[in-house]
Amino acid sequence: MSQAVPIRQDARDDCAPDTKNRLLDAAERVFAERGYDGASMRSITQTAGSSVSAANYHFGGKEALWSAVLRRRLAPMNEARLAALAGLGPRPAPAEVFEAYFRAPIERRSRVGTASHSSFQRHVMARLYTEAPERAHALKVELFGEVSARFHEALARAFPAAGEATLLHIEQLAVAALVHVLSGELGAAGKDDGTLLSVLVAHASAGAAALTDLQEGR
Amino acid sequence: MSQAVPIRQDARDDCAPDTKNRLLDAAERVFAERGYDGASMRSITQTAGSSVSAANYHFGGKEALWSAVLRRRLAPMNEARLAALAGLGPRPAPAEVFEAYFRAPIERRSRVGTASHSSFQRHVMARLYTEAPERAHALKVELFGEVSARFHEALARAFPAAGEATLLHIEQLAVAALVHVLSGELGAAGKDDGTLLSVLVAHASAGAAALTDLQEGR
DNA sequence: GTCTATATGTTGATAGAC
DNA sequence: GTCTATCAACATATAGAC
Repeated sequence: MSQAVPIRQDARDDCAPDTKNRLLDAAERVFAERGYDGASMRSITQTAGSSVSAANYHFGGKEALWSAVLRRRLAPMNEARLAALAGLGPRPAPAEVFEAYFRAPIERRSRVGTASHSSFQRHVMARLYTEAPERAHALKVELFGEVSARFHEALARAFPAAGEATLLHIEQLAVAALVHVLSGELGAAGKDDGTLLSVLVAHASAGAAALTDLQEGR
Repeated sequence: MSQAVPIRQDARDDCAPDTKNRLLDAAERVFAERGYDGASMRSITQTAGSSVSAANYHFGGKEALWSAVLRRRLAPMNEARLAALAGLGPRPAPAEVFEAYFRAPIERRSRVGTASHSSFQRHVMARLYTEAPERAHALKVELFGEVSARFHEALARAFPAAGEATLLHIEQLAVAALVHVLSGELGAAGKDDGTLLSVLVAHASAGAAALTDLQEGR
């Protein structure tokens, strides 16, 4: 019989990633670097050391592979955010709300995945916000709808004087800051998570208070 | 002889745009909607009612067409910003600095171009920030380098207590907000320029002050 | 200047062997 | 499950007529 012992090729991993996960890891990297249209199935499967047909067998097509990549990271991340938002009191401080919203994404921004490094995951999420709407919209609702709703509610409790329009501005500017940070434009220079988080929280909290004042001053 | 009088096809325009400008307009729209990789020369030239070869004749290739699109809008916009920043006093208020930085992009976000509507220009600029670095970096330096430098200097005068790291955070978060706004996620809902501008200025000013405090509190 | 026609490569997806 | 081989459609770019 074949006596080839399955040699562990990398001593740091305690289990060799199967093809499906190698494909997910590779797709994550390539989609992050080049965007949806710029990433070809060939470049992805080549990076994974596999073939186009294997990817199509496991995922069914390019678009399905893309959404699988996003889902794998974003689903657990958003569960953590939901838990943090649910843990807030009835009248939370602004900084508490923003921290609940920002912490999980920031912490995961350079985390090592179960199988391989995935420091590029951040780019994928950041790019989600500039992909074509017809491709991204349904997925954004599915992945972020619940978090956005709870974030909105928590902000409304933290800023009881703020109207709907003001709350929307506050939320959108929080998203803007987060997306920009995750895309690496800010804090790529080896910033530790704690510093980055406190910068984001302080900036968003003060900005939100200013918008509430602005609204009242009219 | 051919008696076909060149009928003016659109009474609102007082001069018919030539092929080159029709191509720029079309490219602006298609690049904005689909990004660089998602936009094909065929779809662009078809939108312009022209042909691929005409585009290559005028611009030399896809990448050159793309940078021509960006340059056409961004060069005058950034000149306006430079003039506004140069007009600041030696010790400007934070809100003055941010307004000088934000006003021109906001005002141009839905302006009608010389030849045709170009409400999509905003998306092109927003997308510039997620295009592949090797494609976008040189152009970003060329188009935004000067503005960024003057913005940095003005911020340093407005926040004399802020260190370099803090100033960088302030700048990056201003860019983040602006890009997000221009991409249409915020303020797409018929916001007038004045409201949007004051929201951005108020948010950025308060956020910047908070970051300066945060730095000192350490 | 602008077109049609074409050259040459790449794409996403699938068929079928193993 | 995973591969190789192949498909039709698409990409960018160019040659050459007018």
